[in-house]
Amino acid sequence: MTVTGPEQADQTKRKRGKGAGAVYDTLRHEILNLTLAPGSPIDEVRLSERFGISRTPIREALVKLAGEGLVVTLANRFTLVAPIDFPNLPQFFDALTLMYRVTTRLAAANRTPDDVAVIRRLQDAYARAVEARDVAEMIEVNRNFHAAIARAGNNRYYAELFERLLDEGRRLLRLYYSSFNDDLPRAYLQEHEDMVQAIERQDIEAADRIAEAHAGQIVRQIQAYITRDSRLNADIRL
Amino acid sequence: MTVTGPEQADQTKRKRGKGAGAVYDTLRHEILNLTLAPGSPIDEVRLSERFGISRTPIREALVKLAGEGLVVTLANRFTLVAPIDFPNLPQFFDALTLMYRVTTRLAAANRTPDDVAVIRRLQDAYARAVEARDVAEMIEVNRNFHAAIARAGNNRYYAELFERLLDEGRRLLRLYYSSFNDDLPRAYLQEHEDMVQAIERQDIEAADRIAEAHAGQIVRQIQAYITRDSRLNADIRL
DNA sequence: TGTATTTTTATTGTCGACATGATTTGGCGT
DNA sequence: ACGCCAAATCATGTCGACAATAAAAATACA
Repeated sequence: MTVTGPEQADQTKRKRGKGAGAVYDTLRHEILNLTLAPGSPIDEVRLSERFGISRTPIREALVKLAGEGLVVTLANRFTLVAPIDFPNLPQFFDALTLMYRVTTRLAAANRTPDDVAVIRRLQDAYARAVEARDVAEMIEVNRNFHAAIARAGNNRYYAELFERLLDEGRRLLRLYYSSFNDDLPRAYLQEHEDMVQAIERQDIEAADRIAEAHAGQIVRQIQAYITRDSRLNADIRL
Repeated sequence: MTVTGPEQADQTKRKRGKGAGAVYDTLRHEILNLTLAPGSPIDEVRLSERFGISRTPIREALVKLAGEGLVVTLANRFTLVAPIDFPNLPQFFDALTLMYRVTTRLAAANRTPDDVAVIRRLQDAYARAVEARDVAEMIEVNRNFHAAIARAGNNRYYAELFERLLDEGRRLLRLYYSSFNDDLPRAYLQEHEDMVQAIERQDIEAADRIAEAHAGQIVRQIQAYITRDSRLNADIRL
């Protein structure tokens, strides 16, 4: 493995910013984009060589990631990228749906004009991504769109759990990336639009209904992908 | 500060078990019991001297605690025990109530006989603590009682958030520890009993109702303590 | 040849020391 | 006396090396 990222090139900037935090951000990003495959082992010395820093900040980043459930640490042995937990998907869908509803409700209740502006901007960005058929960008912006709604809801407990769920969902969507067609993203675009309008006019019940329907759409989509080729379950390490 | 705990005495056992994990457990316990005051600074070298180990495992423990929000780290400066965030209490109550309801509902739906046995045992322990007027034990067992219900519900996302909320609530209850009288714990005891029975007979709607009422009780109690001098609950929506 | 046991190996866990950066202290000029 | 700049301070951030541990490999034995 001599994959040379842009990390060790500019050591100067890395020193300035932060040794440990940079590793955390990079790894997090790579895990969520499946650049690092779920279940693949993570070697500390390899990472320290790759980033050109010692193991101490690497370990700090790994401990943080373990706290968020993005990596799993086997005591005294090794640590690996958190596998996708297919048996627990029903629980995941349940929690995701509830958080969709709660955060959207709260956003409708508590949003400020600034919140609406931020959400609108992300909605526009999503529209552009759909237009450009940029799937990676769609997944990323979609996540930020809902995270912004959660923040507008002004409850950090919900927001943090929701963001964690959205990140996990991002990995799932990436898995079924290739199956994407043009129709679904456009449907989501319309649902997002309805959602923004409900939030803007502070219609809590409508926001709730739309959020629940939206969550149902996504859950059904992922479920459909999974049941379609169930051989994926066999391939992926659990 | 020459507070000498039982930590550095038996270095042998500490080496065997786990350097870092022990520090984490100890600090976590001390934070939740207000042995470490909210907002008080944490000095790494002091801790390393106290536990008789180097700073590296201390830092690892602090990073973990920071991930759970139990300590706050100021970059390049110092880290302190997470202050109790009074302005955010309404959000806390909202999330706590929802998690009470959701976990109890799920427990009623999914509980196994083993789950019921575990819950019953904790309920009995709570009854004994009430009888003995052991407030510290009551707070601890109460937390474990609800955590057991959450685990019976079989959704780790809810369970983890709920346990975090229960821990934060434990600090709040500790704060108003002195105000405890005999009546409220006995009321809780009865509510717990109703809750266990609803879970046992898998009556989801009843479980939901009881959980909501129970949450309301606790929220109102804490609010009453707090608003004795400041009226924070003006805009709480229930 | 198969199995139990020892040795090796690879990786994590911990250590003590140094580097860095922000705050505080002390000196200087006005 | 007041405010500004420099130097000391002090906790954190990082480093390279060592120790502990669990899996794998090698060896001994039946």
